[in-house]
Amino acid sequence: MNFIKKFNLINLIIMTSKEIRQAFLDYFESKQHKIVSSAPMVVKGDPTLMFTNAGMNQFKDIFLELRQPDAKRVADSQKCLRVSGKHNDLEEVGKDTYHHTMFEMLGNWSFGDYFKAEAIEWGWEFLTEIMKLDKNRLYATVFEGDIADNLEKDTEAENFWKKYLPEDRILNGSKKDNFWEMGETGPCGPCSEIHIDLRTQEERLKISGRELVNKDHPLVIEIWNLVFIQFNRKQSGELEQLPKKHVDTGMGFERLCMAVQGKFSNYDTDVFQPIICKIAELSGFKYGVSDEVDIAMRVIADHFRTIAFSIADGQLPANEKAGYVIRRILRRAVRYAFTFLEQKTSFLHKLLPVLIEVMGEQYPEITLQQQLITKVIEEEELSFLNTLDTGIHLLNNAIEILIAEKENVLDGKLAFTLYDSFGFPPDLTELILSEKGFMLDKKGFDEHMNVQKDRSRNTIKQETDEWINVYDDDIEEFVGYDRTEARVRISRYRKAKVRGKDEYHIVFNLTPFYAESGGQVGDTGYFEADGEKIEIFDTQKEHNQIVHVTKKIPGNINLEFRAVVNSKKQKLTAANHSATHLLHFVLRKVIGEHVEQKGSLVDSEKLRFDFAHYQKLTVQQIKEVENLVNGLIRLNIPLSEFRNIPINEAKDMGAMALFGEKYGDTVRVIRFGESVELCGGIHVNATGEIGMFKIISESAIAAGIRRIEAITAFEIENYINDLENTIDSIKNVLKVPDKIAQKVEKLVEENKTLKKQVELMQKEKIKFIKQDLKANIQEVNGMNVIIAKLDAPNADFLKQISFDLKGEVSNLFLTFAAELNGKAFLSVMLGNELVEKGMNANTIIREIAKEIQGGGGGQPFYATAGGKNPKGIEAALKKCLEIIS
RNA sequence: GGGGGAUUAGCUCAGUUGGCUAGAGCGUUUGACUGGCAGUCAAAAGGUCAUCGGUUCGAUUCCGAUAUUCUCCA
Repeated sequence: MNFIKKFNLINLIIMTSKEIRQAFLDYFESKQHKIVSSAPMVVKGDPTLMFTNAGMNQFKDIFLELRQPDAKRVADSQKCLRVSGKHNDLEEVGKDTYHHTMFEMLGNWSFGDYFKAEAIEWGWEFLTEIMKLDKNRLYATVFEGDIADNLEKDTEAENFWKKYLPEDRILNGSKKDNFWEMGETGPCGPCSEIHIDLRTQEERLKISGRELVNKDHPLVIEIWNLVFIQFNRKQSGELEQLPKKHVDTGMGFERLCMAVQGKFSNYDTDVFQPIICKIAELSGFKYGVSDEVDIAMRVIADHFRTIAFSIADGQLPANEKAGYVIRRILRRAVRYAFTFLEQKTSFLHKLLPVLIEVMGEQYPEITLQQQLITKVIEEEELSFLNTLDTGIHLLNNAIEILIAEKENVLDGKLAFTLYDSFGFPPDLTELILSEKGFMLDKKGFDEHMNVQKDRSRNTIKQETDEWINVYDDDIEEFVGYDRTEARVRISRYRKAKVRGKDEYHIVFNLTPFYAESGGQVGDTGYFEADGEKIEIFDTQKEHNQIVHVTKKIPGNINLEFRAVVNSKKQKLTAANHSATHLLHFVLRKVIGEHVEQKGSLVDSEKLRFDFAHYQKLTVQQIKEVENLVNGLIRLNIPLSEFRNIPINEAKDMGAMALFGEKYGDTVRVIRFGESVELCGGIHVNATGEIGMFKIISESAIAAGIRRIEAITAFEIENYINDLENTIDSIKNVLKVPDKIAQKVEKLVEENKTLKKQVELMQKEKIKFIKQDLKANIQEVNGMNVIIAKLDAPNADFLKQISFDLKGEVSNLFLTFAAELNGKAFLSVMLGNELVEKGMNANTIIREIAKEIQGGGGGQPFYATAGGKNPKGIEAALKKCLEIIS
């Protein structure tokens, strides 16, 4: 009760968004909930999901009973992104006042603990007592039942609501609105939504809020969804009761702020207003004057949050997958700024300081990475503005053609090409067209779009069958830190079809196989029993399970198997992984503490390390990094491994925690001397095992991000052997024992002068030949005729002479013949005077080429032909003379 | 994962029934004009037309593969 009083006082003045968020967390903490931090918005390790799109994502494996919860009651504020898949709000953003790409979801959870009664009671209490929302404006919906699923109405929830709400404010909801399912299969159950009517008194008198619930009214909105997970839907479609029932709730933070602060739009709350004010200030436009400008500002404010947080979570704009989604959002924002706020140059990045003011406290990652976020956004803006330029250029060309052809509709295919190949937004195409009085064939555009979509959909088909349980075992243990082989049993398996090929996914009760994560690739190896040996060619993680990928399943799946990791390969991978830690550590020493890991890939052949840094590393810096890492290797520092230590303890040890990474309560720490990192990977026992470290390349992969690729151990031996071989073969060719560079330099120099000499000599030769030819000009019918067979090194040589003579001899008729590589070659050159009279080298060459069994052609004044009969050359030349005589 | 496009001088780009011995602008160098800055004019240098293979008398152009890169769909 004290708790409620405390907030009553605060609520006398309007609560800020920061206070509202904190009040939620404090309230549920007072109800024995454990407050956890937001998972990163960008999802790693779940192939079905690119972004966190609901508060429950990070607890998915608990609902699937693949992980034991470490607290039965949990609450948090989760960063969410809805831009793809089932929930795609991207196109809605800005047009209305309450859709967002990124938003915060406040949620409380019960894992087999409390159920409907408490969830409803606390939901009600929080909204009415703490947030002080008007009880008369609240509505609840309950699931009305469904005949197809043989489900009855959720009278349980209805009865609890009756304690707080009059019956006419409790509404029935359909399966679509009030039955929540995680996917086609899996945990599901009825839900109960709380809606609020935020309209003016006057409006409310005209029409009852009851009529507007779930009718997409901007001010009669759902603010909290209480999901009661009590069933599991099997692949057959059948529902079965879950032994443990869960509560999963989600409340849109921005909507709550709107309700509490008495605004009519999410964008009018203090979550967005500072950003919108800044946009207005920078662009010179005013918010609230025209619809177009308002929409643009809302789009920009919304999208900017998304982009900034994604980058902070480590997801940079890119041209595929999640990075591509981010790029598209950024471009959408730029496009609105470009068209409606007349921003022809980059400006989004200037909004970051304001965003940090609003959200930096709750989410420190954006503050800490300010410089990087700014730089990346600016670079992206500039590159898109460039794409727009190109697109406008191409579109203008197309419009000129339309004008020339007196058309007024632009072909949909062309607009689609503009979009598909050049990234030019179709709505911008339409806008530019309409400004100039043209129309777009929208239907044609959509048709092409659909063709592309179908094509993509058809190729994606990756089907997985349902898991088949073989052997019951709750916990799948990873024993690979200590062993590379183990006696295992199959707990479950399934068949999958990937690119038309069958493969099997197998889960063991325990396993020495490391699943791909943290940049380290999955182990390979085999498992065997009863004389049957099956190769494991990859190991992946799915919902915390370690999935072994094979081409077949054993004949008898109930045996105990010997599972063996390819340890040679694993050792090499481990060397690269440990070297990555040393590299990270040394980079921070050499170029500064701002070096932040942005990505990493470790396999048996190489290591790749991406990190935040703004300039190219100098040659000296690279050498220094290599020297220091190699120094640490030679010190042969033993590995200190700490499993299951609390995260705070790890931080005290100086572990470099990665921002945007989500960690459980306990972590594993890997330490080599001063290098301390949180890491789940496989490492060497002492740094000496790495052998040696060599940087192979250093490059930029995005604004502010650089990539180092390096090799260790055996790979360096290969590398050195290759180098040696190359040098040896060069020495052999040059016939020198050393000072190769000097010798090569000399050769290049010589080559250059020789080339010049040859050129000169050829010119001399040409001059000589020309003189000779000119002396033997025959006059035939007023033409200066030269017909000759020459020795020539190549066709260009004859071409050169032909063009020269054309400039020197008037009324020229010139035919050359030569034998090149055993084939016959002919050319005919005519002076301009003859061409003007109607002669054509083309027709002449075709006629005479018959003699050499060949064909040819060219322009009216110069034509060439080739044939396989050199013996016909004399006849061809003779024929040539006949033609003109 | 699947589709489309691009790669031509240091930079930005032109270059269609395959043939004009590859062009423009900017930049670079040189020269002239001017007292200097700057500029104007003139000239020159600079290209394995991404790489490899194929078709052809002939390929920057057509075809195939590779590399790099952009872009769209999923």
